[in-house]
Amino acid sequence: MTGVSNHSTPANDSTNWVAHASATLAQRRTRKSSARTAIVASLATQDCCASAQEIHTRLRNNGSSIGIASVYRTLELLHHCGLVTRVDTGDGSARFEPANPDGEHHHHLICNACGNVEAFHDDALEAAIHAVSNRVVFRITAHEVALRGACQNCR
Amino acid sequence: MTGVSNHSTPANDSTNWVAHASATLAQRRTRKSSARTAIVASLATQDCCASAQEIHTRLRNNGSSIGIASVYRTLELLHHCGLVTRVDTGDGSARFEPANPDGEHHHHLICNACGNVEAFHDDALEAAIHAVSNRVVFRITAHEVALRGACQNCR
DNA sequence: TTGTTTGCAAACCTTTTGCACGTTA
DNA sequence: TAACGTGCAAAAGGTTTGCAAACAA
Repeated sequence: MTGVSNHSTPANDSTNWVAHASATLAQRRTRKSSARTAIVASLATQDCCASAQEIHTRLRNNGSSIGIASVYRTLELLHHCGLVTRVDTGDGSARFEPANPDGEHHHHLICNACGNVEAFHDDALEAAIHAVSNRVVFRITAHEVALRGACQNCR
Repeated sequence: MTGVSNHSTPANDSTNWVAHASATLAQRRTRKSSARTAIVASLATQDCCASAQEIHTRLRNNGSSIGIASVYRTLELLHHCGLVTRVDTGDGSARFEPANPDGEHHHHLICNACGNVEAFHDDALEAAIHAVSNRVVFRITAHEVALRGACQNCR
């Protein structure tokens, strides 16, 4: 993770997230299926966001015969359950990453030259967003910040 | 404009922006064409961001015979010249709005229920983003903030 | 068994591209 | 006139949907 501060380790987060996702899906009336299990496991391995197509390719490369439609349907389900965050990087496709149960999250640095995406976190920024959220007429439930420019290789 | 603070009036901004856009395009080797003139004029009437399809429809409704391809090509040109900001609201299409020459800009409140988009501005948020931008390894040239939730009608 | 979930293929929608024609300088 | 810009139509992605077969409870 690039940026101002780090939080807990990815490995620990991933393990917790898989368990949290399983529990949340179990609470719903959803059935246990190999496709969903595989997608949840695959999401947990990500450092940052990935597109549906990338997740699909990753699973097929690992021997799965999952269809792209199931990837989209499962991502929609996970997003609806608050288990996944949807990120728009402006490359014409949506990207997805696991959402931490405790609300801990990061934002994104996007390279306009090569499309590289990295994560960052900043407490002051979160505080400013929180303050704005309390002041506007909308009832805010989520937020996204994207910083665009040139990455270390492209600058 | 919804939110914490207002800045200069839309009418004044629009007029300035059309002049600024014309001047900027003239500096490039671009030719004056009716399609580009119409698109610039149409963009200037927007309160907030609009999709290419919406801009196209608006122009056709006003009697123009412009093609959708010209709308996309012109928006790309304007974006490349820094005259237009591209906004991703997550509805599957990019949205566009005039970019002020002085860097003055706003961010967006997006209603998850009805898709309504409104603008807001907050100085503390800008300051926080500026501070982060100076600290990360990327060289940041632009930023976007999206606050999601329920609008006044849907909350 | 019964309703859910799946993979495939087709459909859909946004955006891009090829091309012949019109327009600008 | 020579290059640039346009509208149209076709192509190219990404995403969604219809459906019969596979699967979980």
